[in-house]
Amino acid sequence: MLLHIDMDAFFASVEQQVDPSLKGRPVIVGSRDKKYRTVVAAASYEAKAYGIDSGMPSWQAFKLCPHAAFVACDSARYTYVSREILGLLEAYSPDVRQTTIDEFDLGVDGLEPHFGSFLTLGQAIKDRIREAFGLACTIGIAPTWLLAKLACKLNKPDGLFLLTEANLDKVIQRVPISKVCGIGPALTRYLEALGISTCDQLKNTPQNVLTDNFGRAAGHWLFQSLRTDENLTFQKGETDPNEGPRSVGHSYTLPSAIYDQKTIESWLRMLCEMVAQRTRKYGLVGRTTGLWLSFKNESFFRQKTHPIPTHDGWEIYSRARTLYAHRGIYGPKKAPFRAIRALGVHLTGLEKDQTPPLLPSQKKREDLLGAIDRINGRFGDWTLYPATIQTIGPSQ
DNA sequence: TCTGGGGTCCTAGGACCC
DNA sequence: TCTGGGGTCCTAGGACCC
Repeated sequence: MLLHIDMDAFFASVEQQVDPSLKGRPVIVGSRDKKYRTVVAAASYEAKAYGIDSGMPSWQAFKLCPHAAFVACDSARYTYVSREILGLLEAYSPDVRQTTIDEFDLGVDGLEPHFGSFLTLGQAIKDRIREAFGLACTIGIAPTWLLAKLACKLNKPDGLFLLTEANLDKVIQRVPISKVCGIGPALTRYLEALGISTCDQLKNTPQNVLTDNFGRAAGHWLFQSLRTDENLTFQKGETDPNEGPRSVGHSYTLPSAIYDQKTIESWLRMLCEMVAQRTRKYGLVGRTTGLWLSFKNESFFRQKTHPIPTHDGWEIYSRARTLYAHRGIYGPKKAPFRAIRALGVHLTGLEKDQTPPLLPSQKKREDLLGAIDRINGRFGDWTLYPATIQTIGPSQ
């Protein structure tokens, strides 16, 4: 059995703990320290009552609730609290994992002798988290990860639910398929077109109907999704969290769409530097550089694999700029020479940085990067930064 | 004012090699 | 004369999640 913990309105609740004057008030946590051209990162339950939820454009949220308190997103703070919660959970089970900043999973098989029933254990954890942090969470307990997650979603906020083979069919009756993690808008539309709109209908659909319509992999996944007899412990395709990231990327939406090449190149340089620094922090290098541009109504993406992996911001910039320079020349979808609204850079094809630099010039470069990282590590990010980005400033 | 920013995985088709 | 079959790498694009 698996116990899935999902913190309720996590970012907003943490802010309410930090600043008690926010308690009981609608709170909107924004992605940056400005109200517009951003979306809501989290909303307190008081704000959700106005129809506000994460992902909604901030301007729309303010239209719905003008007197809401706006708080800038403080990731470091939430990461800190998240780690503390993880530490607390480790006292209950050796089999603990964190899937996102506000979600945790506990393997609870064999724990009954120590903590009583699963529900008793769940309640104890809820009480302990509230006691230690003043935060509410919802807990779903089920034989598989997907079902535990579903049990959680159906009982928010401040809920506790035990889903078993015995009550499964009753619980999923008339529950919309879109509640299942992994079934998004596109799959929902497709399934509904086949007459499958609820979880019980999905569970009763023969496997061949699903594989015929969605292919072998997705069809099989859909067939197993609401069953307890398959080992779908974790999310589909989930990787070992110890393996490190598969890609590192940064993007930025400009305050307004611009044509100015100098500004665009400065941002490109900045984003490459951010990607490079973070890649170095992970001790990785990457071979494939991707460039993403967004225009008013369309976007453009190109990536190119290079034989030599890198974590040098200047090198990534030079590769990204090649993609940028060719954006209007090749490819099935050429990027028009129009005002750019947003841009992004990412690095994939990541591997451990373990090849020692061969040439003296490479060695020198690596030493320089190491020195920059040490200085920024000691005196704060962006103490040292490339002069090219001075026009826009190291505001990120 | 007019949907951010960080990720993951999967698939199809082309290029290329044996 | 005119193209099998398998495998791998690469790129573009779609779908999804928090």
